[in-house]
Amino acid sequence: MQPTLNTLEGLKVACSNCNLRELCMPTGFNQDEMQKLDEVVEKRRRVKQGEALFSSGETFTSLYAIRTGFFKTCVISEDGREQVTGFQMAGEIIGMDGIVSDHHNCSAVALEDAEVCVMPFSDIENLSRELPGLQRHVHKIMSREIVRENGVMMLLGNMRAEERLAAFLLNLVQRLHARGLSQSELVLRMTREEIGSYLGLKLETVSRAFSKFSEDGIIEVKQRYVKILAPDALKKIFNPQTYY
Amino acid sequence: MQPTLNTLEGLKVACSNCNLRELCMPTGFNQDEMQKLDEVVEKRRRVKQGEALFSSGETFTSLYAIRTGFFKTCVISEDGREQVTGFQMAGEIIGMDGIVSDHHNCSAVALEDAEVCVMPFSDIENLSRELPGLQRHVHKIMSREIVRENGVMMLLGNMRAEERLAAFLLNLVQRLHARGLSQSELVLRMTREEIGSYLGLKLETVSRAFSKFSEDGIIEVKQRYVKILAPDALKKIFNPQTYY
DNA sequence: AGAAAACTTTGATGCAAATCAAATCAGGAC
DNA sequence: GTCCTGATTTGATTTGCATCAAAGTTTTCT
Repeated sequence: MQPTLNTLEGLKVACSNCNLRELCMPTGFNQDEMQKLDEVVEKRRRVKQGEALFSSGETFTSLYAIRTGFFKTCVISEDGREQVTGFQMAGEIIGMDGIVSDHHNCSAVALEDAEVCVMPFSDIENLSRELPGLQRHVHKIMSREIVRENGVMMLLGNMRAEERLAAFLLNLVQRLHARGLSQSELVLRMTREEIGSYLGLKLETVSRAFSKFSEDGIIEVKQRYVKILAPDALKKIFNPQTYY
Repeated sequence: MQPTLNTLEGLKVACSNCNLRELCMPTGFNQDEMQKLDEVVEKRRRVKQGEALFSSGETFTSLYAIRTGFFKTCVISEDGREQVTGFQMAGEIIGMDGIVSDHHNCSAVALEDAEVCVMPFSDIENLSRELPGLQRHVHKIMSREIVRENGVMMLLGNMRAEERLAAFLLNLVQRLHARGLSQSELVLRMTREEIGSYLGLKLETVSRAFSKFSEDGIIEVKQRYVKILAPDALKKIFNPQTYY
């Protein structure tokens, strides 16, 4: 029953009645403006687990709004070292790395079957000249990414293994909660190795930190399933000073 | 002879005859458009060494184009740990971290007496709705920052001390060269500690790596002065695989 | 100029995370 | 169901960088 194409033509695409609208689109538009916004989404595209939505070096054409599924973005150095630069979930926009050089600088790989809205960047630019709200939104999304990466730099430059993992778990669960999911339970979509790559750690170190948290009664772990039993303890590990 | 105000009113501000134009502004405008661009630069502002151009938490109003001088940007965690997120020089644009929340997320401190062009962001947004070339330029600048930070994540997550320092020196000298300066000699504007913060290392480790490069005849170091004697050796350290 | 403060270098030691290794576990193919 | 593959955990050991310490150098202040 799977379509042979990875695009879903014929499927009605409309931001105006998308339940993720407030996550990925600006608010405060009238009906006419909403309709124009809808037209920015050229089509949808399915990406199967393990497949790349785009790859480093490919020509940049579009930004992508994640409708369902979970992605990782990663850069690869010339000598083959992989660095996961982020994990993205429904409602988040990816692809902005490609704007500067018209070629993608990183790859986006689906960690579970996913569906994205394809938004040609030239259309976004055209429409955002008409709609200041959209223009501002595009700027905010890119600024948000810059700020997020600043935070990761702090993580990688200054924090110890357990602090990094605590920050990672708190961030994930906070974003999932914003999507109506539990703020204490989650199923990891990525391997220990991918977590390690993101956090600048080896997979064994990630595994040990999980075990440590589990022994200390802070979390319950069963493979990819994680339940946060003591969020305050996690926050304290992430940012010890706050509690002194 | 220093003005008491840190703005230089009365001074003719014009991108159109600024020698940094091709670094910080888009190209390909006609005279009429150039004039409009000139008007985006509200005024200039001097920042003395050690002073902040903006600080984390302050209300965001403007982007800044560096005319002269050298800056560091840094974030500080709640418990006081500082992470230098970048070093910026003439022709580069800073302040984009503030767009997402209307408040700056990091601080920009002058490492030497500096002068910047103040560009109110609302004016940039207004004009970039008129001038697609400017719009595209703003997008590229933000995308470039995202890509740069991806590279720093690779550095922090995957590389060893000497690789980090090699990458740092090569990057600095490449940017200075693009500004007409030597591609082999430079004077560092930052302390070992600031380099260390940027690279996720302690100042002693940075100092040792400098000494090691010096012993190996790759560079000549005298305090802040650095001369690159063997750029290929540096590149090889940064990216060993390329040479196998 | 002289004193103080800040920055840098170098050495000795300790430790957190990497590496190496092996056993266990989960999930998919057939 | 069983086999096979990839993911995870845990232990033993190593190592690169941090930390601690002290001396030397440069800059700033008075």
